[in-house]
Amino acid sequence: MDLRPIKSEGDAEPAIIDPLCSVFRRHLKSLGQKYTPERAQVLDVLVELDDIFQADQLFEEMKGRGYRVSKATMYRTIKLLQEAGIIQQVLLTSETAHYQLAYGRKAQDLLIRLDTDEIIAISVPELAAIRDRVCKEHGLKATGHRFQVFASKG
Amino acid sequence: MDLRPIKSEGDAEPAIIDPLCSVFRRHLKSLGQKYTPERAQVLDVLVELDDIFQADQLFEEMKGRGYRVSKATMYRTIKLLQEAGIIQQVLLTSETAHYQLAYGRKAQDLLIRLDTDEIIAISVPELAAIRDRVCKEHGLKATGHRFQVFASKG
DNA sequence: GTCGGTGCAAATGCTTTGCATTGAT
DNA sequence: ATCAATGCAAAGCATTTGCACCGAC
Repeated sequence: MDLRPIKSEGDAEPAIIDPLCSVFRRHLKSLGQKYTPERAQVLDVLVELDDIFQADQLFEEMKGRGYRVSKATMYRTIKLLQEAGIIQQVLLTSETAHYQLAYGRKAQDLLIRLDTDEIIAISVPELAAIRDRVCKEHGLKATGHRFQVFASKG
Repeated sequence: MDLRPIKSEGDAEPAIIDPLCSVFRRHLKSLGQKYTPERAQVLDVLVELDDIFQADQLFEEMKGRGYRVSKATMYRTIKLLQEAGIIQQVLLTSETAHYQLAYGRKAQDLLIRLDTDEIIAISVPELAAIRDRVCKEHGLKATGHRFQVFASKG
């Protein structure tokens, strides 16, 4: 599946880069690391990309602007930005594929313990209604959903 | 993140293998393919694995039982089982990582069009309450959630 | 004897890492 | 000088594929 074209639900893009930049600098400083031109360029391009992107899109966009940042540096910067809480992974939780029996399709909803990495299958019946409502609002028909709750020991 | 240990919310495991086996055979027949011993072994081990598993777990478990199925065949079988609707991928939608700005954390909820691969960021405020309730029931504290609706043109 | 099925090993594609070089303080 | 950052190329890792051999009908 190629997920390139993204639309966001009605938010223009303000000049969020300044606060993000501060957060990033602070994170880097806390690690004894520097805010380099390469890292600035990654962040710069990133905030202008439509809200979900893949590493390669980012790389191409940077190339298009004439920025000369290597993939290695880009990936290293992405990791730093995740640590800083500036970006987050979507759709994926880990690198490797996970499967489950589709039988009955009951275990679509998951409670994921971040402290123990335990996954608990849960059932949240009202999600079906929410899902259908959302689709209706967009003139679409739901074919399924996925709900993941991240939690840890209170 | 390693997601190995899985618990399911209170379903014992009945002898579901027979119906699944039939479904699989039917799918294979429709493709002009055969229900081979290797494929049977994959299905066999699979239904006994706790409900979410990784390819490698499956492979190790098969080895443990003395089944001699190659990884290539296992992966090919996994693909066939997905086509047949017997298993489905969880947590992943595609192979490559996708990122988004975490700024404001508003775009956690997504409407994914399967017909156009378009992703629309949505906002479903009541999910926070649902998520907190679920965590409470398990004595945990929520740190976040993810909701993905799959849909296509009605 | 024709097909598909299998195992092996090589290929793939995204991401990470080792290492020598470079740059800032 | 020191310490971290960079680019390149090589390594990793999960998954896929090419190919030669095998087996069922």
